[in-house]
Amino acid sequence: MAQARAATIEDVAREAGVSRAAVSKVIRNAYGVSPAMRERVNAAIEVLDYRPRIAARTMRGSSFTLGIELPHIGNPFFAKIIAGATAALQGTDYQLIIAPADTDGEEGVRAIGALADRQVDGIVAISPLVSPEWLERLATRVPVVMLGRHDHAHSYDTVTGDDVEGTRLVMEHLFELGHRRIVHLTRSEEVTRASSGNPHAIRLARYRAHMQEAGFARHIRVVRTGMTEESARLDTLALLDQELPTAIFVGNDELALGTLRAVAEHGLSPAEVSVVGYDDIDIASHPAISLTSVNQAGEAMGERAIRLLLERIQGRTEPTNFSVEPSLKVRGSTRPAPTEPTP
Amino acid sequence: MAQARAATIEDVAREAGVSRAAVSKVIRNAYGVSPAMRERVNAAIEVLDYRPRIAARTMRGSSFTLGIELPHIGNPFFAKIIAGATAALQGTDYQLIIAPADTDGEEGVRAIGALADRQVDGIVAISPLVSPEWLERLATRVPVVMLGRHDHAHSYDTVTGDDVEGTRLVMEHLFELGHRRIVHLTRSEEVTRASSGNPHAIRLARYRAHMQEAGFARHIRVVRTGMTEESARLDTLALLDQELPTAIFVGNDELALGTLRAVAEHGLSPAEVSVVGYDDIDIASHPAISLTSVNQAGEAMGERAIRLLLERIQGRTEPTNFSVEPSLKVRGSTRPAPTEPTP
DNA sequence: CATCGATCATAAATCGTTTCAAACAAATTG
DNA sequence: CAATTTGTTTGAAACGATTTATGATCGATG
Repeated sequence: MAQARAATIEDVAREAGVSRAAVSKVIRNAYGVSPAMRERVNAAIEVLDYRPRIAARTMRGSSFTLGIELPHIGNPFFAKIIAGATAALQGTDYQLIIAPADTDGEEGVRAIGALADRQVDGIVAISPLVSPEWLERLATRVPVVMLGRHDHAHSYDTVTGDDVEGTRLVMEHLFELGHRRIVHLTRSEEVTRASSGNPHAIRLARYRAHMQEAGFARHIRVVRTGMTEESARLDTLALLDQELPTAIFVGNDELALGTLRAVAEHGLSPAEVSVVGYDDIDIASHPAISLTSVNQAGEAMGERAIRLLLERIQGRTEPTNFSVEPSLKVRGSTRPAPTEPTP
Repeated sequence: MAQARAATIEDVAREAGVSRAAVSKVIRNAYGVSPAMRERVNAAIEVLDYRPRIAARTMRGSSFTLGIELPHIGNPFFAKIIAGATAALQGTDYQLIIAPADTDGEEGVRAIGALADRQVDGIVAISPLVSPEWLERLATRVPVVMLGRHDHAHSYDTVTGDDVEGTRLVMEHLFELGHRRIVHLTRSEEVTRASSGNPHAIRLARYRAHMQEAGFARHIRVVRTGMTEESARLDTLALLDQELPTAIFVGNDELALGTLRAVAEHGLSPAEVSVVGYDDIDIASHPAISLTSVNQAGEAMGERAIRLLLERIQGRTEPTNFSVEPSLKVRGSTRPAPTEPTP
């Protein structure tokens, strides 16, 4: 295995009988190369199977790499975002890399830091548990787009769904069906802290507000759970053991799947307990699942995030905040509230 | 926005009043630093908020980065693999990055190439459409682990499910239920080319063999589809318009979801058409889906892939092939074959 | 015919880290 | 006390690309 060292730009230059700089110019399509030279250099590149080391490029300029921090690979909604992002990068020189965090809290910061250490040319992060100050500092060094973060920052851009409107759609739908005892199943206190700018924080706050305004303040009931379907299943089971709401509004679809599972395991049907999710992941529309959910065009969000990043790289400095209009997909998991037994 | 340049190792050295080499040693926990020096350097690092540039490190040695090429982010089975991989990296100095391909064919090669250009210290790739020769060449430059690829190579490792056994479990189960007219829904010809070493190729070949051996050669019927649930749905609908098999063995669960959807849309139930998938993704066990499927421990595969990579980095050179035992999860989507109308 | 301009090629500097050999100091040995 | 050992610390040379400043070549112009 007498493993030959990979060709460098130097080798290409020698092979083509020109200088390093000339080769560099050809590679970068820079100004000032004769067709003859271009051809010779390209031939040499071909012969030697040369590929520029990104690390060396990064030392002087850009890494041609954009990074996305992803809190939880398992969530199909994030897959949509990635799909939109990769589509937006088609035909550009940039490569997308994903840094998985896969845990609450510190992990997100770690993953974003790892991307920054690798000097990516731009970072997309999905609503991590991070202070705005930390993000502002990061964003002075590298272009940053925050997904689903509802703060208006000075130095980074945001792409969000309109969670205020989305929650309104959900709550009005449930009210129209006659529901009053509506439980909200959401993430941990930490995630929904008002200052976090997290979508779950907005959804929770608006749930509370709508219940209040509708005169159902005494029915407000918030249940906490983790990040996975399984944790939602367990916490829903615990809830159903205690009391029987007529509807459960779940923070996102991934969790809602767990809730649906728990409801079924508890021997209940949608006619007894309605369930609403958020994100409208693909499986939600499956006839056997038929989960009512808020659609918020993940592909469009991913695509826009990348576009904003590319704009920043081009030089834009004014912050931009982009919001996606949500729409409610009404399906079989929400039914008219069962008539209350007179107390 | 008078943006101060980030601190370098030089700045740290100056601040601590020592040499660059000394700082480097402290960072890397290398041999030969006095406690006093260590303390002073660490203090300087703290003060300056210094973080080493990975690009500069990469120039000299390792990038402390492992890359996974992922053909399709939307597939939940791959999410399991990632989960296992990140778990295996906990506590190490390595960062995992994912390069999404999200298309058949050339994209996979491009994504793997992008990882190689970034000089990752190791690459995990999921059965891309690539010749063994290309892989062998790649693997002489960087440690490589192939997931789901059934060839025994000289210079890279493999982690696979035992698709021969898995397919046997499926076919015997269906035979026992009395099925004969079993259709196999799988990926494109290109993907299932015998030489590709792809799991789908094995499953297809073994399906054919089992049908033959059982004396149902005339019932062999292979239907091709794309990579997504939606394409499987459409191709299943087309199939059902033409004929009515008693069972459909689908190449993986993601596609099987599309098949289930098509079967339901066609007004059919599992009692009329049984469906079997492969991978046992989480949703398969959801009571409303209840898809019979082959479990092959994705987390274990991801974890093992990373471990093999780390071993290679440590210096191992003998190729290793690791195989995961599959097990069949029998659920509601497979029922006894309906009695044949006498012809 | 000399000069100017335009077009390219060349050489050298640069980026931030690791590594390797050499320098140094203090402690141990003969 | 000189010589050797041991353990720290330093200086300088890589690593592979881009960028800048300088130099060469050629054709056209006054």
